[in-house]
Amino acid sequence: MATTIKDIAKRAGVSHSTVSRALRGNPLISDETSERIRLVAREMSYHPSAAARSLKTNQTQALGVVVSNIDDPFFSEILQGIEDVAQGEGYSLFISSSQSDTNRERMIVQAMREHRVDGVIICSSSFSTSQSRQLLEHGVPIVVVNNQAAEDYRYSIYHDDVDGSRQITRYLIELGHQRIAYLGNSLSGRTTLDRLSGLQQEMEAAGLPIPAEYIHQVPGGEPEHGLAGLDHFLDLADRPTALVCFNDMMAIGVLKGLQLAGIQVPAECSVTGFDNIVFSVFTNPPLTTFDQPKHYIGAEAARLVLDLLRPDPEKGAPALKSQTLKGRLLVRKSTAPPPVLY
Amino acid sequence: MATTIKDIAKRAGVSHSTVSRALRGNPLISDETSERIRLVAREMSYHPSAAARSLKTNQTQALGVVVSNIDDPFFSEILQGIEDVAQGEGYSLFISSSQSDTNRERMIVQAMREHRVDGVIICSSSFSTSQSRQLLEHGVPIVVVNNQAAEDYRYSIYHDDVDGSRQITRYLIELGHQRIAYLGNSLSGRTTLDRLSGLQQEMEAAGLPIPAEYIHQVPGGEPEHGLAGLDHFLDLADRPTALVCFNDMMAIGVLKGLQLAGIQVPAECSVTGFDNIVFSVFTNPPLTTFDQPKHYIGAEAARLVLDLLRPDPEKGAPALKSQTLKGRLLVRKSTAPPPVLY
DNA sequence: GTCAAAAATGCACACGTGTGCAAGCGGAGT
DNA sequence: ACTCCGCTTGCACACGTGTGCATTTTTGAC
Repeated sequence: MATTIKDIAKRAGVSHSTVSRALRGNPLISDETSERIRLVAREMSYHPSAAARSLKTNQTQALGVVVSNIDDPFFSEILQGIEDVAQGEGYSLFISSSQSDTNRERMIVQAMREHRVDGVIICSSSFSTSQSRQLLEHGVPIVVVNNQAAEDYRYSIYHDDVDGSRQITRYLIELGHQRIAYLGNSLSGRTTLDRLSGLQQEMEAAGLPIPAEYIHQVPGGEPEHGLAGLDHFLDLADRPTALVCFNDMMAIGVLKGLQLAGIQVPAECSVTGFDNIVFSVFTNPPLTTFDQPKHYIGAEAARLVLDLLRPDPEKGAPALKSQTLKGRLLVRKSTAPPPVLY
Repeated sequence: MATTIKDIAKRAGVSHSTVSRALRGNPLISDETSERIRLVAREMSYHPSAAARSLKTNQTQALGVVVSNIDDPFFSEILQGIEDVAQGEGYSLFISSSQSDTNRERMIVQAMREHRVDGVIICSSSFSTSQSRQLLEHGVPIVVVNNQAAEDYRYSIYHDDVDGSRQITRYLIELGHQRIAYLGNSLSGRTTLDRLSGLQQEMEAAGLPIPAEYIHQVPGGEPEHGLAGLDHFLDLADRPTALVCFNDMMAIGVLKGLQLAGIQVPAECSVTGFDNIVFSVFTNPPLTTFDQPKHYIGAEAARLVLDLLRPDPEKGAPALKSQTLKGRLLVRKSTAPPPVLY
């Protein structure tokens, strides 16, 4: 059995209330007593019971984090950002992966409610509205990150995908490309729509038409989905000269597919990714992509939840806070001017 | 304020003890009363307070997981395995990354002791012995995964790296290679020693000598370390014809470096990785590697901790359990017979 | 030395849940 | 009618911590 304040009290010859106050730094207790108690506590290797404390204080010093897949390199970098901030502020993390499975989402929300987490960060691109509503109704603040339905939530961190996609597209246009295609991930909801929208806006601004068959979405964002989606474009009579991919993972699959098809990148076809995951610089050729500040996004999300937990006494909690972060274009070697037409 | 069993008791016209028993399925309570109480609980959206419960039962239904870096694709796959099992058994996970920083390790252990996690899984290749001892002394079972000092712990899951490395080496020897070099990660402790040892054993069995300069270790296991470590071998007068890398990430860096140096893989030099991370199949050329069953390793680790928590009434907790799992060789395209010498 | 004010400490209850024990109730057997 | 038994339920305390309030001790001024 772990040592309790009562054990310390007995050893120090005081009441348990005095111990409690001394350890919490309550000024009512004299400095000498406090010091003595602290010493005893250290000797006995005392660690306060978070359970007992939270029972009284209604605070657990724990945050819940829902992520679709822990092993997705994009989300795991965000996770790291969340963790750095949370740990710095003395908060622990309950992390669960939903696998985009409604049943698992239910279990996760139940576990988080039972553990009375102080706040929740949802990093899944989609999440059952009924589940999140249940949390909100019971006073658990929620911050969503890059969620497809960010409008449904009062607090969100969002990367400006439209801007990113516009920058990529503009760059391709400046290189001379006119036949630019988009390969999306239909499962990602708003994210793929934003990235497509950015491309469309910039193309329209340049007066370039986009044939319907130049927009293709496949259900998934892994390399294998990129590989599969590529076939659609290879079958076209008029192939695009540049392929804007939903994310780096799909682009990696596309690079592989183009290589198998014997098509030179970037000489014959330019390819772009999105996210700048760790491996994108090690592809062959290195991938031109858009760098989302993933670590920073996670950190901001954590800071936002924590702010909601200690509302500024003057202002009170903000009624609505949606932060949109911008990234930057990373030009590497998978893009070049289009092949000269004879 | 969340609803409590007292609220339910009031609404159902019984005492809170009856509610407690009914919800826990205690057979003392009549079926009709139980059913009625369950109904009321559902109506009021009751979720038991894990804090209050654990105060009485000394169980938190939570496991602590320490990982060196959450965003390491190797560990995050193991994490996913842990999570799948834990969630299935109704356990939540406290996940923290240590960054191999002693100070962070201290904070993590403190947080886990305060939250009274039922057990801990350490996935970090190194971890402060004094910190883990502190947990053990207070009755928290620990399972280590691929830890460099597995002998110091009673319960561990370990992948048979020696065997894996032997398989890789044997395969290279069978291809005809005689000049085989090893690029290690000096920070990974036992892991790199095992992999080196496997190579040495197989080389010796084949009667092939290993020049001292064919063994090179660099401090880190990321692509950039592979890239940096490659220089050592490129400077050699007698270059190796095959390069066995500590892991896939370093191999990815090596592939990049060889390409920059204008050396054909596998025609001029074979390269192997280790782990089979997601991206290894998408490198150029696809990487020959050794597949660790990462998800399974995580799952087994979780099962082992859970077993320790519910010791078999007959046998009691096993005094020692160390499980060594085997993987399999994945031959892809980064390996070929050595170039013919004229 | 007295007394009041200030400082330090202890008492007792609360948080939400689980459980040993006693108590209530109804029915069956004598 | 009385007793005994089994089935249900309530009472009361415990888990470890925090805190309002009463209580004790110390301090300072006269």
